[in-house]
Amino acid sequence: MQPLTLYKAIADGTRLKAVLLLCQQPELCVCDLMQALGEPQPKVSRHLALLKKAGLLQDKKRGLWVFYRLHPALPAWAEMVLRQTLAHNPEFIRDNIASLANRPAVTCC
Amino acid sequence: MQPLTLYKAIADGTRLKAVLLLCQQPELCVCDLMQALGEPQPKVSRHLALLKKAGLLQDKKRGLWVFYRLHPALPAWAEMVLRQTLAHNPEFIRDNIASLANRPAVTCC
DNA sequence: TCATTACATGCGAAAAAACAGATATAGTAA
DNA sequence: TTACTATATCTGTTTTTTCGCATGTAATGA
Repeated sequence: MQPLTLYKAIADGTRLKAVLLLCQQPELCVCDLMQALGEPQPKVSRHLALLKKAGLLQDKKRGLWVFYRLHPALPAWAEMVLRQTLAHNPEFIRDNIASLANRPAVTCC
Repeated sequence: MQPLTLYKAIADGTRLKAVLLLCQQPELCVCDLMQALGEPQPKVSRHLALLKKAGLLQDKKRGLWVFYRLHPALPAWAEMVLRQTLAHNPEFIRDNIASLANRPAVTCC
């Protein structure tokens, strides 16, 4: 993971929020992220694909859903950068976490 | 300093290298950075202006030269992000540091 | 005063990124 | 099989970013 790759990947509001949400939640499916981010499905999907291509996220399909998580092989320095960012800027994704909390509890979507 | 402001600012090779060089050197003038980065003057100047506008750098004019440094009021979390990045990716600016070392020793340019 | 040096900025072109909306695919279930 | 749900991708367009080159400005020194 080149530093520039990381910073280009998170230099977008939708992507930075998605990644920071996944610093808090072990995994989220696309529809979770759609609800949290309040963005249409193709937009969320495209940004997630970019984050995956950049090596920040990993995806795993389970049934009909695709769950994303931070890539397990993410370099330690990169993960520290993300966690520092989240720890010192909790308000940046506060509303998004609130939207997530309101999701239907039982199944995914 | 909003997280997105920081990451947009350093999502460019020229700007990221300039900022990381200024994590090592207390200050550098524009012509130092031109030499280190191997980029033409208007390009360097424009990127520095952007970094200043984003709040990452401070400039101070001394005689004919303008010296840039990390902004003293840069939030601690942001500075930690930069130092983490530098500490774990020294090769990213290795050649640029070498170019800097070759500059004429006496005056600035 | 004029010339020179160091840097900034204006402007138009080119490249890259982001977008909306339509469509495709893959898994599930009837 | 057919229908439905979740997600991905295609296509064309708009917006943003980056760039080169020319020009402007400010400080210095002759």
